[in-house]
Amino acid sequence: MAKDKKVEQITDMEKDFAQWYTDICRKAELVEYASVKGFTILRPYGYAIWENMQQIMDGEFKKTGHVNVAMPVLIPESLLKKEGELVEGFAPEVAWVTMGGSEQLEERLAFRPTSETMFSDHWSRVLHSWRELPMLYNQWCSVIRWEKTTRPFLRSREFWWQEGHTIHETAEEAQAETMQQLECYADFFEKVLAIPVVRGRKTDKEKFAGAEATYTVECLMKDHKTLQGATSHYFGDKFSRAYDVTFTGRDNTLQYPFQTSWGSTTRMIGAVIMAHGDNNGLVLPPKIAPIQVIVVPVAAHKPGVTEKAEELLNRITALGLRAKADFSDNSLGWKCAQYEMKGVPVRVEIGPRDIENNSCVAVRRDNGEKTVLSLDELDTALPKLLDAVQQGLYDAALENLNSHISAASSIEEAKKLQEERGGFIKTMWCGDKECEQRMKDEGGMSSRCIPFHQEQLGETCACCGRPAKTMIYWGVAY
RNA sequence: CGGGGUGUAGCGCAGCUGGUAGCGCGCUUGGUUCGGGACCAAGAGGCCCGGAGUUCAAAUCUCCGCACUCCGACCA
Repeated sequence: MAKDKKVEQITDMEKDFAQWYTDICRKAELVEYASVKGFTILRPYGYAIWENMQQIMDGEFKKTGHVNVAMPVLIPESLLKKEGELVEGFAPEVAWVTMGGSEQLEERLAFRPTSETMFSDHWSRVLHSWRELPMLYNQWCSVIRWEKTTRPFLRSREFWWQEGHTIHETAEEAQAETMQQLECYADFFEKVLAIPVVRGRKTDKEKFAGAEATYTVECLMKDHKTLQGATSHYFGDKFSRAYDVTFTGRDNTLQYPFQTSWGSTTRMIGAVIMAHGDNNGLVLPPKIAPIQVIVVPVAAHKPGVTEKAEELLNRITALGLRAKADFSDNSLGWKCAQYEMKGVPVRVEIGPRDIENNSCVAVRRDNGEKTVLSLDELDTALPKLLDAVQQGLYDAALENLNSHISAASSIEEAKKLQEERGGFIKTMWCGDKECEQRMKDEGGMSSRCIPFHQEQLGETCACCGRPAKTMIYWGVAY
């Protein structure tokens, strides 16, 4: 009976969102806990999602001239400490290597929490002339940050990411790079992950340690908490000076290059889960789904069904779609539930009745809609259906975002709105760190960003009543 | 790092007024089924999280660890 199968089901998101999230991570076979606290194993299905993300992003980075490199995983303490602000920011969460074999090391070595220092050190040795600029580097790797509390994808002690690092001849060029990469991320979220974002700048309190300015794309989850999607930083020549990176300029003077860095992580998988998932499990945007179409034969024992299903699979694969067929002897219901759990965007069913009618049944994961497709029109209809799922997910997420941005004119009002509606709360702000801290302490929200799209909501700061400088978004963040 | 919860078969749990283990699902084999989580039969599978104690005897009682998880603080 279905009742007995409940152990296989996941917790309803309305009942316990956190548990629902964890259930999906495990039941959709994305992730498994490792034997060291806070470390996770990305299982084949989870890793395949990451690979699809990587492939698309990597292509975009390369279009704008970036090249991939690989830096060492260990950083000598002395090197890490050269830039004061960065060390301070990361010090509490650095993991150290102190032994080499059975020998105590002269100097302890840090597992990279981020690689600004390695890139800077490298550049200090290889850069000579303005003619070599800009250097547009990126690396795909994992980093380690000794987090206190951990959750799959959202916060783990090791996570996989890409970190772009560039140096430029002028400040303007570096600033343009920072913005270009932010826009690259925004595009990726909206067009590939189907998650609309708010673009903006971080406050000084929230910016990356050591950065002159941090820009961010912020997104909204289904529980109306916010999540920082990706960030892009402008460093000025701060690291160049700290690490003595210099070049001879066009005017034959020694100059410091201007630097940027930008990163995005496997946390994006968490964003996809929480932006699109439902009580039947994961819902994947077709563009990153490891399996875009699952072919399910119905009554496979009947003559011709398996053959027809195989033929169908071959046809779909030939269209360039990522497809699989399930010929196992599990029941139809089991298969439906299984691929819904795994978030496969479209399921195609084919059985004796369909064969008779020269058709198949296509079912959308995002809204459950079933359509009978003639096998004659399949080649055009199926890609169209996947596009519709991609768009449908984006539209729903956009609707969620737009209906959860509320304006407030005081901390009390902001807090009330946060409790009632969640999402982003926008207010005017004087720019003072103290007011930001008050919103945290009294309103329970941190600043998410100062959006590029500014609105004039009033004249005064919602926290202190003094003249406001900007509009700012607040939220409860992951 | 503070506060709560939980660790028993792959998963979900029962057993906890001491006597070294059981249920459901899953798994294996055979058969019957098959348009939304099928059924029958026969099997396999357990240093009861770890370490100390108490006891003739510990999954069970006492300490100490560790892990997972949730809520805060901090962070991608």
